[in-house]
Amino acid sequence: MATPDPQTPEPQTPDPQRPGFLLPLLLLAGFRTLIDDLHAELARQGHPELRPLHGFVLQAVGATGTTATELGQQLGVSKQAAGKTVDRLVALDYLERVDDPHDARRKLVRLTPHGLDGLHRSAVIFDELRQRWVAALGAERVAALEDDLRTVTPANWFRLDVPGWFAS
Amino acid sequence: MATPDPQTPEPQTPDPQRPGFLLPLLLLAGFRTLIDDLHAELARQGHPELRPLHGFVLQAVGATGTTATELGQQLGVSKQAAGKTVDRLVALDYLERVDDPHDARRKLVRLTPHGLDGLHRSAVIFDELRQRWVAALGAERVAALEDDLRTVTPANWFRLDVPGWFAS
DNA sequence: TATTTTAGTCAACGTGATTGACCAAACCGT
DNA sequence: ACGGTTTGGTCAATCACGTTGACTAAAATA
Repeated sequence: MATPDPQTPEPQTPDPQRPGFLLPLLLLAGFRTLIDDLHAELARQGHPELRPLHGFVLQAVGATGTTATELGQQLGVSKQAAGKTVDRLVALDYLERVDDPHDARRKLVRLTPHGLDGLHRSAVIFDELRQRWVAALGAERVAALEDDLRTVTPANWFRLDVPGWFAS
Repeated sequence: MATPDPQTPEPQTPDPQRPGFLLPLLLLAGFRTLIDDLHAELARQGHPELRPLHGFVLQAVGATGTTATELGQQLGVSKQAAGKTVDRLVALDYLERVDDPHDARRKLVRLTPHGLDGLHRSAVIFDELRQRWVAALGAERVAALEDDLRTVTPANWFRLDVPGWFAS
């Protein structure tokens, strides 16, 4: 229990329950529940090592493959950071590197069969989770929520630098 | 530009635009825009070093102060992690440590005047940002969005381990 | 009083990000 | 065709944030 300090009067702090504080917390909570539920289910389906970050990377690699530099640009991080993340996903057998036959500098990053499996399962699970929201809130409310978020956020961003962005 | 690999056919990947994929992205985007706008404005108002993480810590410390251990429990991280974060905020003059007169083991963590200023400005800015959403969407839609998120997320969570949670 | 619990710190380590430096391959202008 | 510039990948150093384990000192308890 907090022991109030007798020497100084308590300063006036803003009410933690004010609406301005709650809105971002609710958005983060929504994101986290979805991602947590996804990865709990993915772990059950044979992908326990997949982290939230990894899912976004797999999706960014996609069907055509990319390079570390392109990946970094797409995800908003440096090419070195993207390269390191690719290294880890290669070690986990989600990605593979192959030489680009057209450009000896480039190393194409591609999904392995295991990575493709994880991506497909993620898609199915995400759809199921959204259906759960629809069941709880109604299709209209979910659609409204999505529309509204699209309205107030800059179009189409997809940045992966969450850890660094959030912390420092 | 992506150079397609001629040796293997492109694997079938799920459509990145499917609704299940978009929902979490929209929630994250909403959270990020709010926090980004907040910190852009905070930087303008004399708090350029404040990071998203820091704001949550300041709020958790609040009027009464805490200890590193309590902070860790409240934010869902270890006491050591909480202590390190406090160290950084002490170095930035947002927090101070004082000895607890009732318990020589405890070191109370309190807001400095500078920290209190940052917290107050955050509250005002957050309320303004929410008002901007109300102006764009209507008060009813924003309230519906908040209600819906409350419905589908576990009550009242407030965990600070975002970097580690997201990455690994 | 002796033992256990609790608060805080130190150390070692893992992960993700950064910047700067560097090499080799590709591109391009003369 | 050659030589300078751009580009892709990697290495190294540094920082932020998290973890667990070990340790000290003070408080609580039996």
